[in-house]
Amino acid sequence: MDVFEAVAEPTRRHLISLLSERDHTAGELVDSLPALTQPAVSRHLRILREVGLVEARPDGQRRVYALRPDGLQRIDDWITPYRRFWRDHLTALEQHLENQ
Amino acid sequence: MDVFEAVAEPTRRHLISLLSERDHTAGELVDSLPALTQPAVSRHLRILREVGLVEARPDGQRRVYALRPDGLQRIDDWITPYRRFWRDHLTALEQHLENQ
DNA sequence: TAGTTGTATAACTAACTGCGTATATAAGCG
DNA sequence: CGCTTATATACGCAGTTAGTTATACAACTA
Repeated sequence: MDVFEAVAEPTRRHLISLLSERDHTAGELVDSLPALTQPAVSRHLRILREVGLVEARPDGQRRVYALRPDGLQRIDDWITPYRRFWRDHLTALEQHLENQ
Repeated sequence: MDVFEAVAEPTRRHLISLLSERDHTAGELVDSLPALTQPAVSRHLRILREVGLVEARPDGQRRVYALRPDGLQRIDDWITPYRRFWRDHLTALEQHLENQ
């Protein structure tokens, strides 16, 4: 699973949103998603860890999850070359020539 | 399928990249992806059309595909609030306070 | 009009994803 | 030590996805 597939899942985007406000323990995140069971949230967190979007630090019995600064940057790097497409409304040909 | 799932697929990101250089007919895109059959590429193009990332205009017998300027903007809008996370390397708490 | 070319759809299948239940692991607590 | 709490993993299942082959549809062409 790569970072694009990771953020394609709405629940994981929700987790990212929660973690962007402040760090949360795993249990707090479970409580924030009442539609899901604890194992379901735990697996989403594992995926977010594996693609580098979040990190977990142990705090006694708990695990505190935090958003990693460089995780989403990989998506931003991908989207950057296309940004002028909607910002300037250039035609594809004009863009191509600009790149020469 | 939403725009996030659409771009999560590597082949579809490849198609977006090709279309960002210039418009292509469906056949040209098929030729650019020799690992896939024509129906497979056609289905990817349908998905990209359905989520608004590309548009097709008929040109006689052919269909010319073009990248839509506003398609990827929805992903950019989502990522924008998190951009400061990697740009400024602020802590989550500092960001939260900034938003007050 | 018959054949050919360009593209889309149908039908099927293998692989993958996300979920819940059950269970394991590990740390705090009496 | 047991017992409880916090979190992760195992497993099986239902739904989805991406691929193929076969076929339909539509537009040129001789």
